[in-house]
Amino acid sequence: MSQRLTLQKTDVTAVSLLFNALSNEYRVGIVNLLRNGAKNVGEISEALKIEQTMASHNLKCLAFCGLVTSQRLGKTIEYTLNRETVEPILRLADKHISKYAANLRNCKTLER
Amino acid sequence: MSQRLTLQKTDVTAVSLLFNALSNEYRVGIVNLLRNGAKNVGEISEALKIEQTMASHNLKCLAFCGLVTSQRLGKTIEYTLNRETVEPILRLADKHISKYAANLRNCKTLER
DNA sequence: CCTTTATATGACGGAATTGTCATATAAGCT
DNA sequence: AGCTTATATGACAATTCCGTCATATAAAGG
Repeated sequence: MSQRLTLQKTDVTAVSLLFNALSNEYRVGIVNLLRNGAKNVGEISEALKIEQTMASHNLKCLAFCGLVTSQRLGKTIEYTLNRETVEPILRLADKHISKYAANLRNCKTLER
Repeated sequence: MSQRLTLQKTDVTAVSLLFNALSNEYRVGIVNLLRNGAKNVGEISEALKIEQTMASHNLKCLAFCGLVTSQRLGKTIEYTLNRETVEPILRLADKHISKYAANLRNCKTLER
């Protein structure tokens, strides 16, 4: 009867999948790069010094999660950051890190 | 000379590590549970129906990232959510998902 | 000080993810 | 149509992560 009605404030699975997209250095690098404006795949892979294939794979992941959108412009495909939600998330992450996890950078794989 | 001075707005490595902590369903589950108030390890593993060892491992990760803090109370150890930064991050994640990634739940491992 | 309860740690095999290579698609040009 | 440039896709080995087991530490109570 009074069985906690399921408002399901937070979808735990979806949240973990979303942050999974931001749990990779390349992908965060791409997102961070795109804060300066939209770029095509060639520009992204050049700027970050990663291979085109690598950029494509990770862009696909970011796009699937709605973190970036893409638009073909002739031969190239331009990727645009979803600033509305990504920008504030990155700001909060920066704030959290500087305030509560300043040494985070020192550990490669999260120790257990 | 005019070599883009390194304000280093965002520490890409640190951000990816932080979100890595939130890229796991157990860890997001723990964080979400602790929104209702501090709990000890036994209570956490019981509420989420996971083994104590599993809870401990993941709590260690969350604590290392500054997402939770711990305090011994006699025999038990109580974990508290770092609400200040985690709560707004979760809210943004919820918002992003409902607005831009409503179908995120349907895919288990992020397709490439 | 031995036992019990609560939690943490370390190790290891299986599972998932990543980086790379080979190949496919798609547009523009000649 | 054939060639070139830009990007995506699929597959596979190698790395990394996770779940579990065995064990360690730490507090409390007899």
